[in-house]
Amino acid sequence: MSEKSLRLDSEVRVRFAPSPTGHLHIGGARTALFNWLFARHHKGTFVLRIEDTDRTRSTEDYIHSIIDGMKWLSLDWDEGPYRQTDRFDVYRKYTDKLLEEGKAYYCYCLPEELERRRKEAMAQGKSPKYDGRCRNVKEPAAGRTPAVRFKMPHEGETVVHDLIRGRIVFENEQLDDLVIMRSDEAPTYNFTVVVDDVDMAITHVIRGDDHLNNTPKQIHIYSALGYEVPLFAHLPMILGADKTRLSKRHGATSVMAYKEMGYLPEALVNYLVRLGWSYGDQEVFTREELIKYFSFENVGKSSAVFNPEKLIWLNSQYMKNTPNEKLVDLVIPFLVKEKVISEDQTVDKEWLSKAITTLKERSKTLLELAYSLRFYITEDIEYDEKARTKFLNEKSRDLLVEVTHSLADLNDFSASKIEEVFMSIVGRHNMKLGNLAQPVRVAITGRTESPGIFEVLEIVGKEKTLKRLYRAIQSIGIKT
RNA sequence: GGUCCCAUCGUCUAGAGGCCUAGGACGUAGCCCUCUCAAGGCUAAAACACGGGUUCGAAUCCCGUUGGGACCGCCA
Repeated sequence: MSEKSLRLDSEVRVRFAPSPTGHLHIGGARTALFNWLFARHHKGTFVLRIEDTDRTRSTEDYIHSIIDGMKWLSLDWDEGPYRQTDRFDVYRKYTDKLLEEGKAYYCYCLPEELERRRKEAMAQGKSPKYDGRCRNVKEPAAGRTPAVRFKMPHEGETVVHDLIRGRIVFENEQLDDLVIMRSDEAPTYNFTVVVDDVDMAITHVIRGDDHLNNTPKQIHIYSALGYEVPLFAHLPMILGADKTRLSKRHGATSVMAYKEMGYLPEALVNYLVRLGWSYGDQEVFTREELIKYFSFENVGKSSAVFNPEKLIWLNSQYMKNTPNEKLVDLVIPFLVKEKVISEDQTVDKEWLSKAITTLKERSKTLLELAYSLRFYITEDIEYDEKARTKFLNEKSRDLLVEVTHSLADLNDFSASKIEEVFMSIVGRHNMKLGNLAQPVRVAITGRTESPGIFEVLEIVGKEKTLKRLYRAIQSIGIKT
């Protein structure tokens, strides 16, 4: 379907409508993102609506958690958050209207009975849909509080026009009379979603394709209420590595878990948008590009497997391109968490920024960065055992002594001067730089991998460098 | 079981009937660079699920098969 046939004449209004029965997860975040992108692209309105009609499973904590997740990803909304539990009188009003017009009816069946019948039908290989037995019941069943069911047409067909999938036809015969209001007077999803989308003047319903089968039912509710249907766009699902619906079994699914693991929100957004959407061969996008380029024409139909490897690559790309000043502020909480610094410890941000320069392209996440930063900051470095035996030994002892003396004489402790010192030693002994650099590296960092040794020494500073070199020489012991 | 959706490298994808000897990215392997580790550069292996049509010509259109997924709640 071309963009022209979208309702561009009127203002675009979309919504993200999570149910607070869990944290904001990867799939929900992608749905929110596509809604947000569509709204921003068309300069429309993005509404946040909390679908908390399931009072037994919804919690206040999850509402906050979802909002935190949205904020972390910078998916700002223009209206809301609305809460369906604040709107029960609205649903009641619409339910009464349908009841009066004979478009809905009381159902006295008990949940247990329905459950039993469903199982029986399934066992016999029949469709487990409601049999409509209360449709023509006139007298209330004594001692039972009824639910309200919607009268679904049983003949003809319903056509869903989907922006992504095109025309989809459903036989009405397949539809059953769904409950729109529970016996405790709480309305149900398929009803509230229609009432709210109408009430909030939503023009485009953008949601996961797990809702595709609900759509014909909702279309009948729209028409029973006398409203025009919005446009639908059903997004392909995000699957786990085993190609089933993404869930806890597949590891981290909550958006905030990625924050904890040291991912940048821009990277997650970039990763998520490419799950189902593409723009030629481009992989990395700025927000502005995303808003500019986003269109349903480039949204695919098939489901996508969540691939953590690619996410981590994208994150490393964003790490490299994030300005140091920003990285400094972002990494500090991780330094605290990793106990590299204490909570009340102040750090020299300018110095930290220099250290980060050497590490940012070697760290795939903020957590990794914090971990790598340890040797710059800590007072007592720990030797990796294999590194120690290989490089801090009799063979390197004299070299370490020599370099220590030379460095002690150095007044300008800069990377370039340090390099001169190293080179002159290497030249004197006619050997490769590695023979000197590796023992020093282990002495200073405790490990065999680190940024370039000259810049490391400059950042560690003369005092600490000499201290660590003395300690390394001592650890080798006296020549026997 | 019924209904609906989907099908290009292991994964994300490009592909709008001839530009396809199927392109890019992640990952994997090798090489280069190099004080180590990265980063970066280069190279390689790796896919149109299958079968029928339509057409001069099909990854692309149609049908079927197979495979996968989702939904069928007084959940959303």
